[in-house]
Amino acid sequence: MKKRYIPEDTIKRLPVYLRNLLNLKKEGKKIVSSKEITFSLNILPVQFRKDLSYFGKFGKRGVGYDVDNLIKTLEKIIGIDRKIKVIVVGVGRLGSALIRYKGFSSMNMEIVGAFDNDQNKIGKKIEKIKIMSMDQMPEFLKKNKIKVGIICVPFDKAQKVAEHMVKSGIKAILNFAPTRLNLSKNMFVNYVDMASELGSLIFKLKNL
Amino acid sequence: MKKRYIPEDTIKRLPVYLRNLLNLKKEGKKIVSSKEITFSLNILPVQFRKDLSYFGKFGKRGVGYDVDNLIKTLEKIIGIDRKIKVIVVGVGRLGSALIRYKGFSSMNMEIVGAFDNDQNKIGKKIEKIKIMSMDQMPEFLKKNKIKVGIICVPFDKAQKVAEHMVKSGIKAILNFAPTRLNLSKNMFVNYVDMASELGSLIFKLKNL
DNA sequence: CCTTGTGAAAACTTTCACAGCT
DNA sequence: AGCTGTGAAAGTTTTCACAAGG
Repeated sequence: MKKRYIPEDTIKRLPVYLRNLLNLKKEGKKIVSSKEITFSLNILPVQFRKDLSYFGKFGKRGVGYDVDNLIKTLEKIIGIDRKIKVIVVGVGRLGSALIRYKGFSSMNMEIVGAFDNDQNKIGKKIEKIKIMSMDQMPEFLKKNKIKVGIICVPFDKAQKVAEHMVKSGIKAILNFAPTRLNLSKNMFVNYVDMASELGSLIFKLKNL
Repeated sequence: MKKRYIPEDTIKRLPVYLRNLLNLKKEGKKIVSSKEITFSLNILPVQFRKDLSYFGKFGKRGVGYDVDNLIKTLEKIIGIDRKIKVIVVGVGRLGSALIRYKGFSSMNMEIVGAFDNDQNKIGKKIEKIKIMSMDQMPEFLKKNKIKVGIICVPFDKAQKVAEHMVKSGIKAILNFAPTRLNLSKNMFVNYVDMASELGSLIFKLKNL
């Protein structure tokens, strides 16, 4: 595979395309055009075609894209052609909600373990997911070949927790704590910052 | 076409700066440089200064920024110099977690109402927040002058719920449901798409 | 020295326009 | 005719380089 520079925004759109294709498949669609794929997404058809062009040619000129093939292609591109196992650290309200969240499975992601430092929680289960202590993390990650983790601890615990995750073998983190993480450059971190998202909405409301 | 004076990414960074300044204030800092402000944020100092420059001059050359003043300035710019009231629609696990989330108040945001169509939930309370029926929404929004709402319903209900919110007076939506919303162009919508965030992390893990 | 603020350049992303295939 | 794929152009954002001031 030839390595080329892929825009960050392209990467973020790939899962959006995939989910829409899964919906179109459920509706019985066999062949779709770039126009149909992007219709409800506020994205131009050419944007989709350009995004795909970073990875190859997957359509038929004059026809469109085979839904099943394109789903498989996108799953492969994103790296979710096999089930990806993920852990959650911090089993508060938000962490529990994520463990029970149904939106991951259609994207071939699965939360398979949870960690917390609260002795009252360790050993208990949420929907078949065992809550483990922090020092059980390295072994669990190794045994299950897990590289991706979600942080759901309070903001003042997030940095320490993140460092522990890195030491335990995590390579990519989705951080729900409202703070930026300082980790080595080879780590991948995405942020879900709910207050900031609301803040930017409020700004637009007042100014645009 | 849609020439925007302020870049979208600048808008998204403003709340991040503000929160960091609130932390620096808590640590006792009175004066800070752009370098200190951006140190833990993976943002270059000049990016911060450029972002601020869209709104005016707030620093002192050779010195830096007065923390208290800059906090007030950013709160005013973002539009949260007064408490902003927000509603949640959909009181499942995620909606409940958001209602109890402590990260909004330091940013002057407050969830003051919750809506659901489940008769078993309507009338109950979560942390002093009354759960109301969907048809109580217009009156509640008008009485409390609310323009911002959060969607936490299943993906197949989100479009209808969003349309109801718009009809009831909502102007800006933070959507946690994994689907894009089709609303009129004068509506503001931000998306929190957890599976897509994980997906883009997995992509980077495999490819970068 | 130290900082901020900013026009200009560089880098990056989106959109256009059309070639090429069904 | 209809749709994909893509180089080039247009548009946008970040970074550079440095003037200006404490």
